[in-house]
Amino acid sequence: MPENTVTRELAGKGLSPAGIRHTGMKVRHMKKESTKETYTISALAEEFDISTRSIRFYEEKNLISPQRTDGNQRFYTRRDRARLKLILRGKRFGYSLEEIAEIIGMTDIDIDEEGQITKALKFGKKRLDELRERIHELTLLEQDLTTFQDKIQNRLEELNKSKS
Amino acid sequence: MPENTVTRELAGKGLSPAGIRHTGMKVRHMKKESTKETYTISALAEEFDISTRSIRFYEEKNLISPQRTDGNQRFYTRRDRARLKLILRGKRFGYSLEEIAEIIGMTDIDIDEEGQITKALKFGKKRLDELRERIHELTLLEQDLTTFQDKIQNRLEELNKSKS
DNA sequence: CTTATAGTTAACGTTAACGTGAATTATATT
DNA sequence: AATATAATTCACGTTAACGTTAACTATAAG
Repeated sequence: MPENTVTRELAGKGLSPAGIRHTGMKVRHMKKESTKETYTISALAEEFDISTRSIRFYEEKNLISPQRTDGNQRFYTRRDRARLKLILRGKRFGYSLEEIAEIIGMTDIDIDEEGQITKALKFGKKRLDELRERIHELTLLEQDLTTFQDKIQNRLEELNKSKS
Repeated sequence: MPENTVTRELAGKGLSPAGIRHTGMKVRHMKKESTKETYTISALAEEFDISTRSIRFYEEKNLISPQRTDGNQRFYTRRDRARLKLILRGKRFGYSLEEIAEIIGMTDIDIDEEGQITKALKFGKKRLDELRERIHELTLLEQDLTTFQDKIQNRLEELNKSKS
């Protein structure tokens, strides 16, 4: 098992042609509290503890679409960052990238076409139902684990009692 | 994408050497309301909508250990069935089979060794924390989705108003 | 007893989701 | 300007989690 080798592409530094770059290191010359902060790929990779390869892979799958600098390098906006967060959250819940793409796609619907809207509504309803069931299941699991914890905790105390 | 081809190994029928077999078809000669009901592999496969291959695969990975009949066929107890449920639940939450094995393994600890118990306690605590964070995240996601639903619902009503 | 169905092992195939270089270009630091 | 980092585009490799025959045995139904 290759243990997530620390990518040789690590933190970048400093400014960018397209705004303030967040690279994990101090910014040099922050002109203004602009809202146009952007992130390099390795900054995001480090923040979310994934590889840059993964981020590019998500792009291949059209889950995210960063812009490029003059020098053809990707940069990510706050919105891109939020989307990446969503992707990773979806993964943690066991969704495949394909499913995640479908979910994300729903947020990009044409809000002026009735057909699209009703479709999105139905889709969202289905997802919501699933979600609520998952929350329920998780809560059950939590209770199970908690009682299990209590049980072995008691067992431990008993063991210590019998020792003294 | 191969669409989960309906396995050619489907519902079995009737009795078994080792008790009442649940095969999806009616039982022939139920002697007693015994608690020793068992299930065939295909019965479980059908119930949980997975392939028999998957179940055998989980066995290869030591996630489940059914007994065998004289004729070398697997049969599953209620306890096995519960475990399978657990496995599938774990999968739905994005755990790998390896992680699930680790979690399941914790329920099989030697309850008389202090070291084992404290280890299990720590492990369980970590899992519980993760779980609670997940529940929290899911709840957030639910709220997001709900407001999104409301939004497009409103948009739809507006569209219909302007039509009349 | 015959004949469908089910179930078994073994082995190779497949797909998603990246990992891992290699060669090249862009930025940043001194 | 020189040098060290980062980033980019292929392209092939890897791993988990099964899918898919194939060849054979066990059970159930008529």
